[in-house]
Amino acid sequence: MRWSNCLIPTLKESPAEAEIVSHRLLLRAGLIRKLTGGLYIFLPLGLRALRKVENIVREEMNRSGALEVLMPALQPPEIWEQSGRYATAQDVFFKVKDRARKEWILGPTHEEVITTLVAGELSSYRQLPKNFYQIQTKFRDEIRPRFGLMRAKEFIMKDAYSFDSSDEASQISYKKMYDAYSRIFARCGLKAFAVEADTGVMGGKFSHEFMVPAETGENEVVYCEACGYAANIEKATSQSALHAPLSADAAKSVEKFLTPGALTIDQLSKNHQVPAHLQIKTLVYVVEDKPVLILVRGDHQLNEAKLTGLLGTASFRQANAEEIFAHLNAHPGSLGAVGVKTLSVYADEVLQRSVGMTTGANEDGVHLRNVEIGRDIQVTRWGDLRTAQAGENCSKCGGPLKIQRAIEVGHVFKLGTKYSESLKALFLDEKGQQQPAIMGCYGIGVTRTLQAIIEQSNDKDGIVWPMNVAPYTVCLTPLTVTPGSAVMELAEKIYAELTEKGIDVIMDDRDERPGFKFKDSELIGFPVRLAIGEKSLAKGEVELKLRGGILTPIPADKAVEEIVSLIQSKRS
RNA sequence: CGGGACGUAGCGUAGCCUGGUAGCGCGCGUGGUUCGGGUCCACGAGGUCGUGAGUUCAAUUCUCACCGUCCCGACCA
Repeated sequence: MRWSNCLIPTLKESPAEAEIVSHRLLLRAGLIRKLTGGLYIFLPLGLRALRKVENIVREEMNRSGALEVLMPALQPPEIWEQSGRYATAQDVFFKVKDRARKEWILGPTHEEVITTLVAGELSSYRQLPKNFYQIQTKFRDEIRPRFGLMRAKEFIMKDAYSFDSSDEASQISYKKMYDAYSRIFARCGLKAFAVEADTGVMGGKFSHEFMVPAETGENEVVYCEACGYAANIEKATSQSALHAPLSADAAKSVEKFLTPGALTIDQLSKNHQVPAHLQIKTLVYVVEDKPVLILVRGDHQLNEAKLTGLLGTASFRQANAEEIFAHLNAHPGSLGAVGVKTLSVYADEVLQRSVGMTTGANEDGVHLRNVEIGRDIQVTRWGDLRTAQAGENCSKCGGPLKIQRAIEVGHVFKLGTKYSESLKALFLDEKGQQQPAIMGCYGIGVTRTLQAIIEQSNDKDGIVWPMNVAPYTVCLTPLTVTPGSAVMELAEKIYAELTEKGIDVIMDDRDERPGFKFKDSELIGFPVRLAIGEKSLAKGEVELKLRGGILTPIPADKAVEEIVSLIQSKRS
């Protein structure tokens, strides 16, 4: 490619809309442009990088034995009704109507479609295992699109679906995807790692997310350096908190005390000398229209993902002040579960056997001390409901837990038979018995991965592309572009030879000053730059510079050879 | 949807408080100059000041509504 023939609109200044570095660089390097919120146009360079990521994904999926298919983005609502997700996934749908006013769904994901296919085409255990994948555009009515390609209304995803005849076979399929994902992210030059994850609305059995560490990531990962445990904070467990807080005040009876103006855990501990870990935090939630109380220790946070698991439903919300007053006769700040008989009480397991605790009295400005769980509070159900915190102990090995923010680029799920049962993906086993296929599903956000690469690989001058995903591997930079000049003649020769050898090369043939061209090539981040100028060429040399490396003069007649071997040594 | 910030030329911005219809930098065009790290000079093109209504002799400026963008939360690849 000749630069002058391409469209590479680099920007000196960052558009005001871009907050995080990868979003700014995508715009500044001329890789994408925004059409409107959450919708982006890929420009020639951005598309090339995207295709390289896609090809790595494709190669590794094929290598793992998965079969590429392409499913329609437009889907009939009926199959969603059949899987039972029409109602639960309602909020993410973009819907369209045809001329007959019939409704269609722009696919946010494809479990329903692939399972329908398999229901019709596979009927024997002899045809299993099978794993189908596609690389395709997904549509999701995101609540808040943000950070450019990170969270968009429309994005490219690689989604794969495995079908197995037994649980053991399904584990093997899962492992194959897990391994393929590790290879994919490594080849993309990403430092990604797998963490245990919550299954959320997918309703699967268990899952792992692939995370790229980044301060701008939307997720938090809890990990233990000692044993390697790592989990999404929605799922992560911790151990230290399991020790019941002991108190010398055991067996004392409950007594009221006045706490005017103390509405928070913090105020109560400062003004009344009650440490947070000796307080019980009482939260009121409305679960499927019924109010319930949820108790966690004062120094802990409720984890709503875990609450979903304990309740078996995601249909809940925090109660508002009026609802709370209607049921407890008090306002937030003085709430408690002592003596509450009419509402279900869900409590975090840490509170088991707690004595000498302080909690609200359901009377504004009044709290209770010497509260003993079990004696004074009737708990309906116990469970792990708290969010793990940095510094607590690993529940596997006891080592100290740390927390790191990260970008989720992939997710692998063991689904079980949820979809194969509802959509009738059944097969006959060896004994002639009809069984639902055991499914797994596996996603990679391809466009998000592209941005994650940039988020992880950049410096003050711009992007630092890993070799495998750079839009062009080599930027050939003649410092004079006069046709017929020695410099340009050599540039043309090298350009032709590199192209001949299958190397992606762009020649900056613009009639610009050297500094201008260097800045642009560094902003875009081509891995290899070969500069050809009159001064060094007079000595028979050209200048090789790796992005972020140092400038090395090499003999002009060895340039092609040098670049080819350099690239081969870095390819994976 | 709740909370916050904002909307002036392709991009970055000033002016708005204290109404009198716009200025700068980048980019763009032309000419010259320069030529190994975003040259310099001159001239020039480009704006319904997000949209609509209200107040006023007069609104980019004040008021209201709507639309859109960005950030924080619930959702997720």
